[in-house]
Amino acid sequence: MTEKTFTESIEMYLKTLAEAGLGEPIAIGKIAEKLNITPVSANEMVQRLSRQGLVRHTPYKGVELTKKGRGVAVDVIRRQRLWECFLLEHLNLEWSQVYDFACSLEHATAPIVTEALAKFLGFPKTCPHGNPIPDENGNFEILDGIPLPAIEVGKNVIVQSIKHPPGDVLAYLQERNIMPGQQLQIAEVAPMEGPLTLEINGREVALGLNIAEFVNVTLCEE
Amino acid sequence: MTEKTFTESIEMYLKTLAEAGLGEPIAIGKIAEKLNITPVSANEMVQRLSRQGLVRHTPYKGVELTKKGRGVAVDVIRRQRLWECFLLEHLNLEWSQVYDFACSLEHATAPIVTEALAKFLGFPKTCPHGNPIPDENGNFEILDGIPLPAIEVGKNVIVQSIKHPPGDVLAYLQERNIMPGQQLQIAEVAPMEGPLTLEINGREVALGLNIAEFVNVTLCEE
DNA sequence: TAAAATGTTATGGCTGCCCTTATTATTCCA
DNA sequence: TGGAATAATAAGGGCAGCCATAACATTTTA
Ligand SMILES: [Mn+2]
Ligand SMILES: [Mn+2]
Ligand SMILES: [Mn+2]
Ligand SMILES: [Mn+2]
Repeated sequence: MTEKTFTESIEMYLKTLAEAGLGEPIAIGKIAEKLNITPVSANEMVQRLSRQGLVRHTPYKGVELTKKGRGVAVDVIRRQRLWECFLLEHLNLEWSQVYDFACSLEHATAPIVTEALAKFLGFPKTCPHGNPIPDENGNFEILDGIPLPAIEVGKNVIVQSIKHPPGDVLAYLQERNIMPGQQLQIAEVAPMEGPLTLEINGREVALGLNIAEFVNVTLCEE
Repeated sequence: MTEKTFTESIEMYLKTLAEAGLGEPIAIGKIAEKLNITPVSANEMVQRLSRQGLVRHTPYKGVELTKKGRGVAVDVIRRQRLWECFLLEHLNLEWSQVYDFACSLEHATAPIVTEALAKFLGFPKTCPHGNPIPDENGNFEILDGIPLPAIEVGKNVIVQSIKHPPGDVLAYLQERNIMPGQQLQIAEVAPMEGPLTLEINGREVALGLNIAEFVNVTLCEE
């Protein structure tokens, strides 16, 4: 139980893989894009990770986490989501900003600190974006939410979670109140992969399909 | 106001200089020792810092922070000491451990987070070891405590602060209750640079001179 | 099935930050 | 004042993690 520790770069690769892929292998190009590096560099790094037994790489097919790699990734995710809770609930920082701030802190947090933080927060089950927080053993429940574009027009739904989107999308969603717990209705779906029109608190809000993909919802009862 | 950001290594060099020297230049060897690197490497790095205008290096004399370098150092110290408060008071971690944990977090903390943390903590004036926390503008009061070895036998004193010592010294002091606020008396001073014998809560405690140098105290009234 | 897209490998380069060994310069102290 | 201690410089190296460019392999797609 030496509790080996990994570099920030390695942790980010593993977290990125875990966030992106729930089973199926991830293409090198996708990884490069998400981490904002060149595909050649991503390829190099994946080889290093492979040598360390953290990922499995099938050339031309993609990259998958090994059990060991997933363990590290889940641990990083736990740290990040706990910090997100702290930053939002106790430091009152912006919902749209806590992901990025926590993404720095996650690499500077020892196990003892992580567990003390979890206790302080009361062992929260989800982060402010509705994503599950793994427990100390790496276990977490998989959400039953459905991507917003899969919902029929007219249905009432409640936002369950927001997958981590690139760039300024979180700020965009926050401005429009598209956050976990928010109830809304799909008013209209434009043809030809067009935007959704939502009704939120009596206001109409247009949302592009690409962004809507990041929003998971559950159908309202009744 | 681009708020340039520095590497962890640079921040540690600057913080080390600020913690060690209150005016007089610091020898390269001292820096190397504190950062656990070779003097040759320290020399190299000091040259890089010099080129960046963060320190002034007079060959064979020593290294001093520039105004710019001191600004960065004070900012790092602020972040660290705020985190120390949080870790001790809210996460209930060990007094002897919070310095090291905070030393990781300090490099991963954006200005917005720092200020929100300061507010959350109620703008504490000192860290758990009694050292002052600079304010947002980098200002702080210099303590009036005296190193323990400078006190006469028989005097009652109160521990004001503990300078950051190397290695396991903090744990050693915690076990013996030598922490800020603790009242104690110098019972005896052994000759030949020998240890001090202290009376703490009715118990006698021996403390080596080297360690006692890290303990700053104030004389008791009355 | 051929062209386009994507992935892989090779080569060479870069920065940051650390190392060792050896030589030379300066300062301190007895 | 001369030797010991400390500091500086030079030369060569290593590792992590990125970059670009070019050649080649595979897969996708139209
Ligand atoms: Mn991160
Ligand atoms: Mn989140
Ligand atoms: Mn540090
Ligand atoms: Mn402290």
